Amino acid sequence: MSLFERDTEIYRNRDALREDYQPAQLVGRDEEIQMYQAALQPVINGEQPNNVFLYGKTGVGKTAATRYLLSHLEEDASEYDDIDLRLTFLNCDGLTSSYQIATRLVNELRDETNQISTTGYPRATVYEMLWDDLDDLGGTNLIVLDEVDHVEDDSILYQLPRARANNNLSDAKIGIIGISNDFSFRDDLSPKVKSSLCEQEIHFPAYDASDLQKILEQRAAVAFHDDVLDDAVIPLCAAYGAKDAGDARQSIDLLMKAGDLAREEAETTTVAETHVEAGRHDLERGRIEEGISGLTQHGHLVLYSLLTLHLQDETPVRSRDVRPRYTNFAQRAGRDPLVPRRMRDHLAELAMLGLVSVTERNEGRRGGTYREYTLDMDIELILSALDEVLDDVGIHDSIQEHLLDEDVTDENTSLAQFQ
DNA sequence: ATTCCACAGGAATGAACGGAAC
DNA sequence: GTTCCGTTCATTCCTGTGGAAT
Repeated sequence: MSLFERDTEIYRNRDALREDYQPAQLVGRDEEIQMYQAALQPVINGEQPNNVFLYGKTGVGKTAATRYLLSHLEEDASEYDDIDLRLTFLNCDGLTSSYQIATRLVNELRDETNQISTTGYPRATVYEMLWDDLDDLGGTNLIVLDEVDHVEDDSILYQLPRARANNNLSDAKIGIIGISNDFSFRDDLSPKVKSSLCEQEIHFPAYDASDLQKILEQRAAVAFHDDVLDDAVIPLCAAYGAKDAGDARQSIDLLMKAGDLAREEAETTTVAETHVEAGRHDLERGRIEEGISGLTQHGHLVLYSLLTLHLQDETPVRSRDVRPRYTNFAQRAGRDPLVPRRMRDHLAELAMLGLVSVTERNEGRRGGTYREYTLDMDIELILSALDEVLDDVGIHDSIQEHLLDEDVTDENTSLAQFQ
């Protein structure tokens, strides 16, 4: 008897639901594709490529459209001998500075044996390497910067389009394709960058529920066997996706998760609504865990403070009232408590992750303006995610003890000094 | 209309750290 | 080893702000 057996009851081809799957046709993006294609036309004509800027929320097909068009472009360009086209993809997620972008670009252009470290060099040196590499390779270079809004300074966005004008390059032609999830990113760019980077702008609107449904049907037809999905499954996934800002990626992930859950059940041969609901729960947990694991210890302490306050029905709570609880925890964990300003930064970060929601309040002359924080996620989920990290930090025991010993909370924290 | 509370959050600065170059 | 360099996380100081109280 074999330990592993092939399991094909439900999926025909599960890969069709993965992020890297390239569908033959993009649903509902005809207009955008057409504009995009026109913007890329100069490449085929052997002219200086346009810089293109795409914006729209996550999961509305920006990256998919880019992959789709560029693979066609690459194919078609190979028909012409005088066009030497090179595509460089770089996802800027996790990168915060132009410096980091520049080092990654250098590494993308070089082969495996010749990579550079991503730290240590002076900024100018990295730019030098970049220009030298680009010029050595020559030809037409299209550089795709996905999620550019993550980078906080725009020096590279200024330098790249102007490299030729500044005589840093003589042989290579460069076109930048910037992809941003954040519409305000464009407005925050300095005027000189905006004018060069945003020569051609294409806006991708969010999908509505019926677009999402068509997309899901297209993928499901490839991914699942016929009649495996309950009728309600696709509309339900589409509805959740439409609710969360028209995000196709999220809908497809949800569909895949539901399929996986159904497959794991031994006797099950169809995917039902309950699988979708359970899948949603699982995905949510994953997002929370990911967000929480990226926080610093003090971030965890602040979150835990909010959590215990929530359990005592003291939320919504203003930052002033979080502070004594947080100070207490920090001391129990053997850490110096952070200054209030910094603690507010951590609260703001929790809000950004969507773990905590914020309401601004204003009591006027008597009370001034302040913000109230309240937990926005299932407590169980946060607790289980926190559980893992707090163990590492070594404050887990003291907090458990704190939770069990309910008297301590009120006594100690009310006495705890303000900074 | 003016005053003013209590906080939000920007800006400047610094310490610690990992890596490159000498 | 020492000296640069960039990044991250923190502190300190500061200006901005909406609306009840005057």
